Amino acid sequence: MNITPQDIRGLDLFHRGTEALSEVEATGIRIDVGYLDTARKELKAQIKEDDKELYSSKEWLLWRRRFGQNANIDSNPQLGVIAYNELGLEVKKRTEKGAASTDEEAFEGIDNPFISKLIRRKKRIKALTTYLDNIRREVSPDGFLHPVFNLNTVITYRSSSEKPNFQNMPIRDPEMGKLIRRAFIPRPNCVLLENDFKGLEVCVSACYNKDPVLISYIKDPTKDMHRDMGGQLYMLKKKEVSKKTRYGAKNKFVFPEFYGSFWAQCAPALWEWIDLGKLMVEGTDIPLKVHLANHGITELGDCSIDDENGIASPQPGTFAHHVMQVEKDFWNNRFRVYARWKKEWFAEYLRKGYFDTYTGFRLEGVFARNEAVNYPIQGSGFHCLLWTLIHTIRAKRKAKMSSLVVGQIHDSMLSDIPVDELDDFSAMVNELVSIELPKVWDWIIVPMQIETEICPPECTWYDKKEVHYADGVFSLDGKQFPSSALLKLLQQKVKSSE
DNA sequence: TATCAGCGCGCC
DNA sequence: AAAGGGCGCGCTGATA
Repeated sequence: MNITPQDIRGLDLFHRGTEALSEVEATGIRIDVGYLDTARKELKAQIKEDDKELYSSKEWLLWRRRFGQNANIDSNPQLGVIAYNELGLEVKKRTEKGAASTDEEAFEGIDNPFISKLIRRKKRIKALTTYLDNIRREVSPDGFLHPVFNLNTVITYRSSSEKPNFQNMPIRDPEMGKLIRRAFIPRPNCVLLENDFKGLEVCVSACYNKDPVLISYIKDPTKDMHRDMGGQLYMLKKKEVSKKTRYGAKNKFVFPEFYGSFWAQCAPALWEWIDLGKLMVEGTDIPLKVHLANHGITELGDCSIDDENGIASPQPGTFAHHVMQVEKDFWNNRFRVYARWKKEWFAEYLRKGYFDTYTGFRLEGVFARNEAVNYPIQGSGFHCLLWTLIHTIRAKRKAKMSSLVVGQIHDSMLSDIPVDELDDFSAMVNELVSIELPKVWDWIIVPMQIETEICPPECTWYDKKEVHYADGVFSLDGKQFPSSALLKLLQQKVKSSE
């Protein structure tokens, strides 16, 4: 892989970035080692209980009969044989290589106590081995974790993290997120502060493709791309799009389409989401499936993607056919400038054999279409965060502040802040992102915004709460607060939710 | 015993 | 014509 910066801008960014990230590594993040050890002990006990149940089940008897001495509850290939050959479950998903998949999704909707217990055990093992045990092993004698941040490993010129990977700590599953993130705590008299770029990759993509519709979605706060797509996909008026409906449109259509997916993959996910998300027509008690039936749509339709037969042609009147039409409108009409950019960008890459990013990097090699159009966006997005991190460290040092940047996750930055520096630090980061960054990089043609999440005093990384910050003032639920009052309020919020 | 591909799963 | 981008890490099972 060629990871040489294309010009002095890239070289300079990574030079200063390496310095800054090594400072972050050396700083480290404080760990509640007492909690960590208790949690590990409890988790081990729970796994032991899981084992007891699983090993006394009739399915395990089958398993032993089939594999004898080699029987291994951790073996996915063996699980495949048991689930599909012995128990006769239907194969709903296959792996890349064509094997019957045994991932969680493959067993979705199957009401089998053995499989459910097995999945629960796998989650606990994951939490223990990948997270708690690794954190415990890497934590220094004085109670700090020092994850490594690399700038030399990723094809897009993003960063990676290891020992342990700080960039994949659980959060989406609240139970698992709590279990792991409770171990991350602030230094004495400090709070953890997380600053995330708002819609970073969408913003950067707009800078590359210059699509006027996408730009206006970003700039105009009254517009909402995901709500609009939710409306179109599920045949709803704006007001009828619920939060969950919007979520489905965003994560099962808009982002996948931006990354290069297409209707035959999106439609089944959107269709399943109706039931999984228990979607309703907002403001009514009408289930979305009923609403769609009123519009003549009662089934998903054919979405098969077959090596021999190619892509299905779903019948008019099916959901898949509808999603196909929405996709056509999405790329041929709504975001046609974005579509044209993708086409031209890839064609130019094919002519030259490489492409250059706005941030001073050349990517040279054999890339598929989706790779060639996604890499510059992913890389340049991260470079906005890296620039911010470098300058945050520089500015706080100059101001002789004690605040410390302790970690970074692609589009976000985690800091450990003395409570009396919260205002100054927030002002600094906001100014860097919204004013200085677009000044330094004139390719940034949309506003850049940073969002703020605070873990109140005496609380952990799990307890982070989103707050609003503008013009030097924090606000929560539309009401403004001085930072000291805000912290107290957030602290109460955490306590009452426990 | 070491290494690798494949799979699964956590994150952006 | 192609058809979801990028990581790190644990584990199995095959192979050297």
